[in-house]
Amino acid sequence: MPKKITNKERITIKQVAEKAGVSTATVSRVINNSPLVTKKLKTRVGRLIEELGYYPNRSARHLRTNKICRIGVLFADISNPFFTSVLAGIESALQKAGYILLLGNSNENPQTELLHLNAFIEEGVSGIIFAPTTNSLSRYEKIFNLGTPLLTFDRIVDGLKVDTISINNSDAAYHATTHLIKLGHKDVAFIGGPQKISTAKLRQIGYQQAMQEAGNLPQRIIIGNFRQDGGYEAMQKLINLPNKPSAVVISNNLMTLGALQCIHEHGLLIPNDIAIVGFDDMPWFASLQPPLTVVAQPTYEMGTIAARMLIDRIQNPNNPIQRIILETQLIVRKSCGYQLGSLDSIEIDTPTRFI
Amino acid sequence: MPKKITNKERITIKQVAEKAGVSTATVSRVINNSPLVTKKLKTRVGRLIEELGYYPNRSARHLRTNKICRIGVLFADISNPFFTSVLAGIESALQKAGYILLLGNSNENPQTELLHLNAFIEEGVSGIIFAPTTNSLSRYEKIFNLGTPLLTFDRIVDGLKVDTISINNSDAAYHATTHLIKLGHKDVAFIGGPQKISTAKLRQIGYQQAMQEAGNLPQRIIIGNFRQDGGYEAMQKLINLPNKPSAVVISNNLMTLGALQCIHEHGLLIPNDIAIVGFDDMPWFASLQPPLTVVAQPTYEMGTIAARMLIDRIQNPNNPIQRIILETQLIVRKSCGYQLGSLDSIEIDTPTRFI
DNA sequence: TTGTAGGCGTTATCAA
DNA sequence: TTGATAACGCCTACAA
Repeated sequence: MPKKITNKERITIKQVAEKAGVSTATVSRVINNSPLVTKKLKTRVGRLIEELGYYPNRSARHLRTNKICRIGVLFADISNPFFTSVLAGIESALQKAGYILLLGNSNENPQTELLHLNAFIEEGVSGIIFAPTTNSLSRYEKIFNLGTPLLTFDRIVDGLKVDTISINNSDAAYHATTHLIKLGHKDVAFIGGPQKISTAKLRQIGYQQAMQEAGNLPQRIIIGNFRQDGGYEAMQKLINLPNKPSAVVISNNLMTLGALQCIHEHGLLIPNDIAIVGFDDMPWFASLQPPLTVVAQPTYEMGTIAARMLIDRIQNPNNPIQRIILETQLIVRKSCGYQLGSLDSIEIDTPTRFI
Repeated sequence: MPKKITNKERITIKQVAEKAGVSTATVSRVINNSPLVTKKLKTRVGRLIEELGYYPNRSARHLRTNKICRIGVLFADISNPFFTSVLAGIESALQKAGYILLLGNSNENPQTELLHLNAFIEEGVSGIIFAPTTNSLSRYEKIFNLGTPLLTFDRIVDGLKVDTISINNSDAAYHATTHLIKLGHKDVAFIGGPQKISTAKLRQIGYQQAMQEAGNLPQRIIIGNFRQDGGYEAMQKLINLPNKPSAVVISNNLMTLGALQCIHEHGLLIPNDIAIVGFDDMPWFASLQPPLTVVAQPTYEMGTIAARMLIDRIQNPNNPIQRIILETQLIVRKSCGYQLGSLDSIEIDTPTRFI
C-alpha cells in the first residue's frame, strides 16, 4: 500500500518549547531577541529552532500584535516600462525597510482596482501605494476613511487628502512643445491620452499653453489610449491629414513606440518629414534611429521616494500631507532636427544613463 | 487641548454581531455565504457589514483555517524587461485565480534571495515562483523540505525536484548561431553570461554545438554580466580584437542593448561591419536601425503557465513533477544581412507583435 | 436555523 | 529570569 503523503505540518513555538523543555513564552522571547533570556538558554533554544526548521507564523503574530510590515502596491499597467521602473524603485526601498510588497495590477480598470484595494485592506497592509485609474474622489473615500495610509503616484485624485508624488506634467509637455517651436515648427500636433487620467490632462494643458504663448499657433490634438496601438492609430490619423503636421509631441512612452512604427511603415523620415518628442526616456531610445528626443521622468526615484514617504506616514500618521512634484528633463537627441540660429536655446545632449 | 487622533480600530465580526443582535457565528456564515442562514438575516447582516465598513481579517482567518491564497514571486532582476513581461503574465493568472501576489527581487544576490524565501514562508504562502540565483541544490533544500510547493522559471537548479518552466536555451542559441553561419559568417563570436545561471550555460552550449557542427569553426566567447554595461564591455573587447568577428550572438537582452551602444559609438555599421543576433524580443527592437534579428521568448506565456502550474500543484501535491520547456522563435529582421543563394534557409519575417 | 465555545500560533501581562 | 495564561479575530463542531 502506498504511503499516504501528507502535507508536512509546520513546526510551532509550542513544539520548540516542548523539545527544549521550556515554556512557549521563553521561545517567543528568544525569537524576539528579548534581553531577558540568559545567554545559555538563548543559544540552546536558538539552535533547536534552526534544527527543527521553525519559522514564525506571521498571521498569528499579526493577529496578536496588530503590527505587520506589509505594503500594497497597485499599478495601472504593469507591463508599461514606466511603471516597471517605478516598481523597481519601490521594491528596493521597501526591501531595505523590511516591508513585504503585495502587488496588484488594475489594468486601468476601476473595478479591478477596487478588488485589489479591498484585498490589501483584508491583508492588513499598513499602507498602499497606487496609481488611481480615475479621478473620482467618491471612489476612494471608503478606503480612505478606513485610516490606512494611502499614497498616489503618477496621478492625482482631486480632493483626496493623501500624500502624492508625481511629475510636473504640464511643464514637461510645455517644454517639449516649446522645444519644437523654437526649432521653427509652427504646426506641432499632440497625441494625448484618456482624459480621466490626470497626467494625460495636464500634459495636454502644457501643450496648449505652449502653443498659445507662441502666438496662438493652431492646435491639433489626437487622443490615444496610452498604449502602443493607440499611438499607432493616432499617428496614422495625423499622417493621413491633408496638411500633415511637421512635428508631434507624444504624451506617453507606449504611444511613442506605436507612433514610431507607423512612421516607419509609411517610409517617413525623422526628423525631415516629421519631428518627434516622446515621453519617458528608456535605455534603448538612444539606440533608435535617429536617437529620440524625449521628456525623461525620474521613474526609479519616484518609486524610492514614494515608498519612503509612505513608511514615514505610517510612522507619523498626523504629519501634514505631502505632495511632491518631481521635475522632468528634456533630453535632446536627434529626432527634432536642428535649425541654424536657434541652437542657443537648445539644451545640450545628455549622455545615456546606464541603469 | 488637541484631540488625540488615534488610528481607527477595525470593525470585527463581534461588533457586527452585536449591532445586528445575532451571534458571531451567524455573521461568519453570512460572510462565507453559508446556505444555512435565512435570506432575511443574510441581507440584514450583509447590509450592516457594508454600512459599518467591515473587512474580514485574513490573518485571523488564515490562523484558524490554515488556508490562504498567497503566492510568493521572487525575481532575479526586476528591472529587466524580460522578467517584467513574465511578471505581467504571472500577475494576470494569479489575479484570475484569486491569489495575492507577494513580490520580491533578489537582484541576483543569493543572500537576498534567501531572505525573501524565508519571508514568504513566514507569510504562509501556499506556493513560490522564483528564478534561482544559483545552481546550488543545497541552497534550496531547506525550503524545499518544508513542503511548500516551489516552481522555478527561466532557470533550473540541478537535482531540485520541483516544477520548472523554461525555454529551450541551447536550441535557441544553436539556431541563432546557425542562422549566421548559413548567411556565410565563419567568424561568429558569442557574448555569454554568468556560468552559475543555467540559462547562460545552456545558451553557450548551443552556440558551441552550432560552431562545431559547422565544421569546427573557431569559437570566441566573452562572458558578460547579463546587464547593459556587461554587454558594452564585452562588445568593446570584441571590437578591439585584431581580427574582429564578423558576427556576434548576444545571449541576453540587456547585454544586447549595451553591445548596440558600443557598436554605435564606434561608428560601425550593422550588418555590414558586424552582424548581430540578440536575445528576447522587445516591442522596440523592430524600431531599431536596422531592425534587430532576435531569439524571441514567449515571456508573458511563461508567466501565465508558471502561475497555473503552481496553482495546480497546490491543489494536487502528489502529481508527478512537471518540467515545461517552451520553444523560442528566431525573428529574422535586418541585423544579419543577406547573402544570395542562402535565403531559402532563412525564416520569413515575423510581423511585430502588438502587446 | 441559530448560538455556544474552543482553539489556531503568538505575544504580553502577571505572578513566581 | 522564567512560566502560566489570556487574548487577538475568526471558523466550526456541537448543542439547542
